[in-house]
Amino acid sequence: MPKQTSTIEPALGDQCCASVLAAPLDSEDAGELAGGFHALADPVRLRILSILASSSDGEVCVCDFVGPVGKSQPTVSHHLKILSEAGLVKGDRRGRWVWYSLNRERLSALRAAIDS
Amino acid sequence: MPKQTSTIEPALGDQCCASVLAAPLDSEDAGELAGGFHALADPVRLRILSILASSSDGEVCVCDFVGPVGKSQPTVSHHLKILSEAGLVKGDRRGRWVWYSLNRERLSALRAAIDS
DNA sequence: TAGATACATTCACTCCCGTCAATAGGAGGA
DNA sequence: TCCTCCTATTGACGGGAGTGAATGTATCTA
Repeated sequence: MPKQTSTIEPALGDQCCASVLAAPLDSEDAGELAGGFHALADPVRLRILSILASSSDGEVCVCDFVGPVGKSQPTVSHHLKILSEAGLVKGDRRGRWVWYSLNRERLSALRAAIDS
Repeated sequence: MPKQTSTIEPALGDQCCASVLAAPLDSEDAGELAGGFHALADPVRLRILSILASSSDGEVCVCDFVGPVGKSQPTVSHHLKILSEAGLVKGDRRGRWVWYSLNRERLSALRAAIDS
């Protein structure tokens, strides 16, 4: 331990969401946040999110991801499941098709976690 | 393809950073962003970042991570290397010790990528 | 110079992730 | 009911990530 020790400040008290920049994270919050960022840590999933965000009506059906993303249908479905389990998107079945939409609140929570 | 097709809007023109929510990402930008989020997708690395952000002088030496993080010194060093390669932290050797500090600009860029 | 200290690297291990072919499930149409 | 279409799941493969013991490297001290 060097003489020039750097002190760690105490937690900032209650707040809506865990933040990386506010106070040292406990293991539980760190794991929860890491799960969210893990869902963002893949180019295919980021492209899925960007396609969703750019769609005029906020909804895109699975078949419309396959072409632009350039992956097989099972692979796209796999990534949609990961995004769904992370709370970033949600699917809505209408007849034969499943329409996915973005959960912007969840995305905002992740953004807030790395906000100063 | 369902009859209710959802149109994809064109890119928003030049801007400082790639954004998930602005226009469909190309593969290159998606890969770059995914790399950044991958660095955030681990609880140990998030705790390292939070300890850095909470330090009074903005610098923490490696030996001061090992205890709070609860991992071995090689493991902490491994994660610091990943964070460093992702541009999120940078190390500064002073004598025997290496002081790490946060790159808040890089963090802001990742935050902006999921900003509306 | 020799020893001690702080950090990085190597190596081996285990486990998880992304991918696609094959298959299953679910809904509409004939 | 049978067929077709859209989506999800399963299984298998290869590659990469997290971990720590052992070792290497750099720096300070005596």
